[in-house]
Amino acid sequence: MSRAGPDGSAARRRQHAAVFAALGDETRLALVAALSGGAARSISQLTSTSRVTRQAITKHLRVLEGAGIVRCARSGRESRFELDPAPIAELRAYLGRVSEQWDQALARLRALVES
Amino acid sequence: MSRAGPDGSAARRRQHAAVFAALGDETRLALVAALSGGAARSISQLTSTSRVTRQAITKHLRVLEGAGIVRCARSGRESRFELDPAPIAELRAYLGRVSEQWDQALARLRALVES
DNA sequence: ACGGTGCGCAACCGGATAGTTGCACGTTTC
DNA sequence: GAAACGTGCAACTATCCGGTTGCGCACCGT
Repeated sequence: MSRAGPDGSAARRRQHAAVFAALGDETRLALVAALSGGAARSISQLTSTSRVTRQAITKHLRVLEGAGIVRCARSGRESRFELDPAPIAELRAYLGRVSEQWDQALARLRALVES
Repeated sequence: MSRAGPDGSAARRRQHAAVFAALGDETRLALVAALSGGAARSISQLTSTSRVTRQAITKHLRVLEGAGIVRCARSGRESRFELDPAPIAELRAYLGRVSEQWDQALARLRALVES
C-alpha cells in the first residue's frame, strides 16, 4: 500500500476518503445537485423536494458541511446552504491522477509487448 | 431535488452514490492506489502492506468489486485483483459536470451584476 | 402580541459495516 | 504424501449511519 499511488500522504488520503464518503449517499448527491445551480437554499427548501424528513436532510447537510462540500450561513430564521466547489474539484483531480497512472501503466505494458 | 442537476436519472445517481461510497474508505482508497499501477495483485500481497487482517482486505475488495471498480480473476490458488478504470472515469466526468454547472451559475451571476 | 414558520437538540431504532477469530479446503512445493 | 501457502466461509462484536419522532426556541408577518 506504500507503493506510491497517485495519492499524497496518508492524511490526505483520509481527507479524500471523507469527501468520497460524504458523496456516497443518494440523498446527499441529490442535495449537491440541487445546490450546484449556484443559489443558496434553506433547509426547508431542500426538504420540500425530498421524500425524507427535514431532520434527515439537516443531518445530511451537516455531513456535507463536515466534508467541506457545503457552507452554511444563518440568515434570519433560516439556514442557507451553498456549495463549495473546491473539494469536488480536488476529488476530480485525484481521480484524474488515478486514471493517468493507469493509462501510463497500460502504455508501459504495451511498449513491453511490442519490444 | 428534481430540479435537473448535472445528474442523469435517479437510477444513475444511485449508481454514482454506490461508487462514491465504495471509495469513501481509507483502506479501500489505499487498495485502489495500490492497484492503480496496472499490475494485478493477490489478496495476500495487498494485505502485506496493510495493518488489518486478510479477511478485512477481502471484504473491502468485494465491496470494490461490487461497485465495479475492481475485477477478480482466480489463478491457481490465488485471487488476483486488477483495477477497472471505467467507473472512476465516469465519476470524474460526473464531478466535472457538477463543477461546470457551478461555473456557469457563477458566470450568470456575474453577468447579472454587470448588467 | 400571537400564530405560523424554520431550526436545533435529543432520544431512539433497525440495519449496514468494519473488524476480528476459527476452521476447512484447494494448491503448490519439497 | 506432508508441510506450507492462499483463500473462502461463518459467526460474532462493536460501531456507525440513515431515519424517525417529539419538543423547545427563535424569528417573522399581520
